[in-house]
Amino acid sequence: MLLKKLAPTNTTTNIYNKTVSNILVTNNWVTEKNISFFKNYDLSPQQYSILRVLKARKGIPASLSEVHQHMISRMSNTTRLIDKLVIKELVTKSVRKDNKRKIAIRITREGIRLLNRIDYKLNSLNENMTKNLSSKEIFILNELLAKLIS
Amino acid sequence: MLLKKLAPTNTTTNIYNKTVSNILVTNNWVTEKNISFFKNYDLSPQQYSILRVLKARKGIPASLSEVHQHMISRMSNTTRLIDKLVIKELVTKSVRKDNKRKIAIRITREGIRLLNRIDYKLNSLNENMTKNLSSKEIFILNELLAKLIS
DNA sequence: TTTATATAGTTGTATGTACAACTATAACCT
DNA sequence: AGGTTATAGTTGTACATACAACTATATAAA
Repeated sequence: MLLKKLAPTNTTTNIYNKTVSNILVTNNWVTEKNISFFKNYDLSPQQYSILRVLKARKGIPASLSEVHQHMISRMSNTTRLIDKLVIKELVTKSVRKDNKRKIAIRITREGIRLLNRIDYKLNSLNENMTKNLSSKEIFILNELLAKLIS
Repeated sequence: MLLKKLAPTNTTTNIYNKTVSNILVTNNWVTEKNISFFKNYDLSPQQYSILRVLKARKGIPASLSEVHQHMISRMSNTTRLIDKLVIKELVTKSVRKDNKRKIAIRITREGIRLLNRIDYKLNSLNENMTKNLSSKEIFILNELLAKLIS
């Protein structure tokens, strides 16, 4: 016991390292399921989240930086992700007349239609992923995660 | 209330979607901190975890599949990660005589020395990352994450 | 008004992931 | 032994991330 106190740098057992590791393992588990889910729709999770941001704007076009701000991974290269969505005709992109530095990004009707198809199934996937936890446990988990990164 | 029950597919508010999203956000937060930490040592988190696996073998060489099994992201391309560590002279790689299909991967003395330097600082980083949670909360978080993916 | 600075977005490079196809060797089988 | 199957690892491709350098436009300042 005393030894443990004197050796706080033992990485293999320390509770903080273990917690961080558990978060990474959990994420990996979630991410793998997500990727294979979105593959059914020829999308990546990141492309999906761009579509979600655009749909939420209900017709009002977004600039690149506005889309960027709402993405989970801030460093992701939104330019190239959007270009891929343009190729798939799920979004459109045009230079704004009032400020030529900015671009106007809009989701197309086909994009909306795809999202509607996806969201229904995604709810099932996410519900299934959390099925091992009770409502109360889910609530606590969310609280703890929020507190962790606050 | 009734409406909410009738509309379980509303993705924006549903607790399951929110939980999955929170896990992804948390992971992103942890991952970003990790990456910038390991950058100080010219390593990626994945390269670090390979070194950790090799050190744990205490001199006994590992095959590629043995290293692979212990990594968080199973699909990562361990061959190429190891080749990068070989270039940095942190590990060695040789064909095994008893079975030419297998390779013997060993951590070098320099690799061990680097790990020792890193681990001390990594403990601080991980302790700092979890500083917003009490010991009890950390315990519960670990329990819930384990249950989630079980 | 021209110069400097800030803002918006794009592009390049190194790294890692996801997945499948591939080569080489070993083990099995008849 | 010779052919088949299984195992171990490598390589190719498409995609995404992390980060920095770059171009273009707008705003501010001298």
